[in-house]
Amino acid sequence: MIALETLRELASTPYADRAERPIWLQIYDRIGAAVTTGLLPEGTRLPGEDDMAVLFGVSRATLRRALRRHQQEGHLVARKGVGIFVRSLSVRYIVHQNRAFNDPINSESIVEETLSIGRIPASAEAAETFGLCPGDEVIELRLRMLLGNMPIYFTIKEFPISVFPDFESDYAETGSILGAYAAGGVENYRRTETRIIGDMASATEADLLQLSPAVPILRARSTNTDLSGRIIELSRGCWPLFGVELVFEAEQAG
Amino acid sequence: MIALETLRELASTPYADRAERPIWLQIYDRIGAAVTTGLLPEGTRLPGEDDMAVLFGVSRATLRRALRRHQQEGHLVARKGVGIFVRSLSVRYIVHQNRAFNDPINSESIVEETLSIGRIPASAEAAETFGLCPGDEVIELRLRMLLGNMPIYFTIKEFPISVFPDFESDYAETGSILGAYAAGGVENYRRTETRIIGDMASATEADLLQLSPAVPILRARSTNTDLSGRIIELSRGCWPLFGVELVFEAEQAG
DNA sequence: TAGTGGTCTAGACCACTCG
DNA sequence: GAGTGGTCTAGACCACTAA
Repeated sequence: MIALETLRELASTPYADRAERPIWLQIYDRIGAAVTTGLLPEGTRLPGEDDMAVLFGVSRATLRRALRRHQQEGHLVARKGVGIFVRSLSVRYIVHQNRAFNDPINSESIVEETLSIGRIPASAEAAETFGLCPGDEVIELRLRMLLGNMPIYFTIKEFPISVFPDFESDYAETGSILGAYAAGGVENYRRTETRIIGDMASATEADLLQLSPAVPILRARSTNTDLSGRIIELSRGCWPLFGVELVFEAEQAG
Repeated sequence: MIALETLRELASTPYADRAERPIWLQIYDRIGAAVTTGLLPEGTRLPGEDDMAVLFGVSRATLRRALRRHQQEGHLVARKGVGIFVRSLSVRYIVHQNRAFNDPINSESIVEETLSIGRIPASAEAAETFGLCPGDEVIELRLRMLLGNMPIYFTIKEFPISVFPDFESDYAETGSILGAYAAGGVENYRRTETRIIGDMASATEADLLQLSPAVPILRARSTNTDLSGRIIELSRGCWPLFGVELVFEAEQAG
């Protein structure tokens, strides 16, 4: 059953001139329109590639080309041996640099998910950032954000134990990083630096963000300091490239 | 002649187990290593795809898959009817939000290129930003930045005529936007908002950035205001996704 | 006109997932 | 074991570019 009838409908109209727009792009267009209009809702499983190729009257390679593009843009996600699913996310998730994450701008509810928390040897980057020696431990916190059902952000945060000796229990009790900040004596903080780069998703990142392997993502590395200038957090996170809009606003005077 | 001998060298060693890493990725690896080490210098033209497929002992489709990935990452650029060229750019270009573009951090020289300047009806976005009516004109300035010989940034800037009635001549005389700012009575300004999104390059953008068509890019939209809060510039620019690192630093107190 | 990259086909075998 | 997506082949025709 799945989305077979919908796809049959999509494939029923004849193609425009190939010289105008390649067939695979026309297939890409039709599927994309169906996803953004909701004709193919989030989570829908598509028919097998062989079936779809027949439906659209093209070879499997041509069909795969259209699907591949949608996978790179995060609209479809392929799982080997299972199928291809609609990932959607027609609206971009907006991240404001100077506001909390659960911003009302994103109408749908944001769910923050704690994946893991513990003490591990600091990453090379964290050791340098915090001025630690190799082998020194830090608090590592892994978080994932979900917009509706769709994961749109994954981050690994590291905190110096010297600043937050009881981070785990503080975090568990207050249920938030800001709560752990306060319990550690940090009443206020500043995001001092943010670095943005493009990259390919690693296997685990793609898995956690529910993306096909090796699709482009946006990567951010940021540091927070307390008011005295001491660095209290190193955060490295990633979003689907086409699923987020990052907004940096100048700080308000005063 | 071209890079045929180099490629023959690359293709001479046998492949690892296909189950470990697909052939096309192994080819991708070898070409990538040759590009980043300088074995295939910037601007080098590769042999034809048919020849390379024979060299690497694979079908053309498999070879194209390896090439395609490098094109998406901006290491290679294909020009239809001409050939495939090394674009390189192994070092990322670093853009600091609160500093001038020609930052000493980028060791190689940055060249700023004025592509066009003139008055045109404001874009819909500029009209809204400046509070203009449809059809009202603005100053439009198109710029491109080159790192060495490689284009790494393209931007379209719009300025309100009400603020800069003599922008063109001021810009021509001073040779810089800041000069035109000063001539227009704007001695100081603030970058108030920056929005970052991922996108696919349009045909003209790909052309100007010397990228293959429809590769992922990073897009920024930013506004500047004078000290009174009046918006004096709307800038929309783009970089190759894998060729830039954007750094946002908190403003210094005072 | 010759060579290039872009598109497309009709097969094949594989590793993986799940019932 | 049946079905899935991932890889790979050996062809073909096209539009484009440059000499």
